[in-house]
Amino acid sequence: MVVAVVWFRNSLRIHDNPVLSWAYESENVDSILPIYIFDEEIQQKSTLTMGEQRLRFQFDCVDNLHQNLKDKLDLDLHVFLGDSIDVLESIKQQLQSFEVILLNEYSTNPRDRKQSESIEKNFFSTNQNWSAKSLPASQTILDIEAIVNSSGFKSPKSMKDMVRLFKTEFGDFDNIVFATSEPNPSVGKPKQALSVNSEYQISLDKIRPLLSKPTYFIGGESEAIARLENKVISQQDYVNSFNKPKSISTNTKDNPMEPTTTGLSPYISTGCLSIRRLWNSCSKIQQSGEHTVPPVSLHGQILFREMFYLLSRSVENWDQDSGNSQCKEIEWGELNQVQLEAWELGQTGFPLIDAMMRQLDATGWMHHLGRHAVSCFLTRGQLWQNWTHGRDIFERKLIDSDWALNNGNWLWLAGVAPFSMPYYRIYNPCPDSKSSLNVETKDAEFIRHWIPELAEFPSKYIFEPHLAPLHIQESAGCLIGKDYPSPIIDRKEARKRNLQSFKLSLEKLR
DNA sequence: GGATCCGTTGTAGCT
DNA sequence: AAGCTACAACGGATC
Repeated sequence: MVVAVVWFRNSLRIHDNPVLSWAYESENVDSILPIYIFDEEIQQKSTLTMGEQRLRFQFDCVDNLHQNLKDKLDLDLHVFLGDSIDVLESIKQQLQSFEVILLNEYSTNPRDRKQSESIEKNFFSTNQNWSAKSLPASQTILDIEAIVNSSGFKSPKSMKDMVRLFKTEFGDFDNIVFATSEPNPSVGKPKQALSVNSEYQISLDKIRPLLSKPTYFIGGESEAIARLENKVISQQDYVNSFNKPKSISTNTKDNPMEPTTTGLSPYISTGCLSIRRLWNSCSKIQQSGEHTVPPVSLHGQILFREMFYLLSRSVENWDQDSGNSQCKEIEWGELNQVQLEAWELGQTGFPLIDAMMRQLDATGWMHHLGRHAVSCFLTRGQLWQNWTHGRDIFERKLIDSDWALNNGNWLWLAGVAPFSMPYYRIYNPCPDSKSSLNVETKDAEFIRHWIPELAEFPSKYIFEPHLAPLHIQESAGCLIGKDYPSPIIDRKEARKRNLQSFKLSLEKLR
């Protein structure tokens, strides 16, 4: 008997999952064993590498996958807790008399790659009846490994490069539609039921109560498909006119937690939503009429994602400040634990920054432009801290954490990469009517929501409450320096100093 | 081969 | 109040 072990890692979905479809439709496969392996750390509610909301989101993705596999394909997702080699060894004990094909996923994340490597080295060499099968990437559109290893590969640096690459790979850019798979029960032979017993196996019901409750976004393929429908497929005008978001506000009238953007990123990073399906949904809408184009369109956003995946695989030390060809080693300041903590906890005395960081902590989400504002503030804008400190905090807290993208975006925003924005374009943490971050009434509401101390503050002073006359602070019931922090830095003075320091660092590097 | 252009996403000050 | 201008000025691609 041939057993296909489908190891779900970064594609927690049934739709457009080449590995699952292959197993389901293959004539050679008699039985399917879908597995998911949690690191033991999930029992701890939050850990060094995963914050509470991120852990919970991940759990809900697996929970939903378990449910959908049962309902739609009558398959039992086996969930384990422990080191992946130990878990696979224990599965091996149960499947000794079978021929086993392990379907593993490709990744650019060094942690995943190291794990896959050690599995190849220590597992397959000693288990003759086990084999591995690799299939096209499911995390990305491009076959990252193949492209990076192709002769004449050059790191893409701009949207132009990416559009060119897509044209070479897929032809006429305006009409790209990708083939996607769906497990089809009428193809292939019926699968035999199979179950294993392992000391590492754990029921999802045991883990659930250990974790925090989700505050807004619920993980899982079902939510992903519903969100795709609500925010993309049924929003044709929005898709066709998609452009750089101008307002930093995440508020919508009916639901203060709902982003003005699609909010699909956590579903893409966990693989609940296929990037190819999202691309196709956009293509279909755009065929109906006029539409924006890369870099600003939704397709453009996807191209940037692909670009960062290519870079993350081809650039040595992609996540490092030194030894990274895409990172200029700026002489950042010594780690300032007090300021870094104020930033992380939303206690900088800059309401916009603090609201964003408090939202991140509470929900695992932050608006795109908010990420720009807070990362600029931490690095070249005000606090002059190394971008890797902020990167770590984002990595841990964001429910859409993605190693390739998180590092790419920080390199971009810190102004250290060749593809990044010019270092002297510094976001104003206290935007006014002239700022690129448009100020709307909604933004004041957003700040009052996340910083209840400022709930009664007039809009006029909401971005810089310390400038409000004392009698206004008193009538708003919030004394700056007592009920809400005074600014931890003179933003204008710091901005000026940092511009000079950045320039000086660049000169030294030349 | 030097000049010019371009890169998804700026700010401050003056009129 | 919106619009213009100065600021600050990288580095690779292209002409």
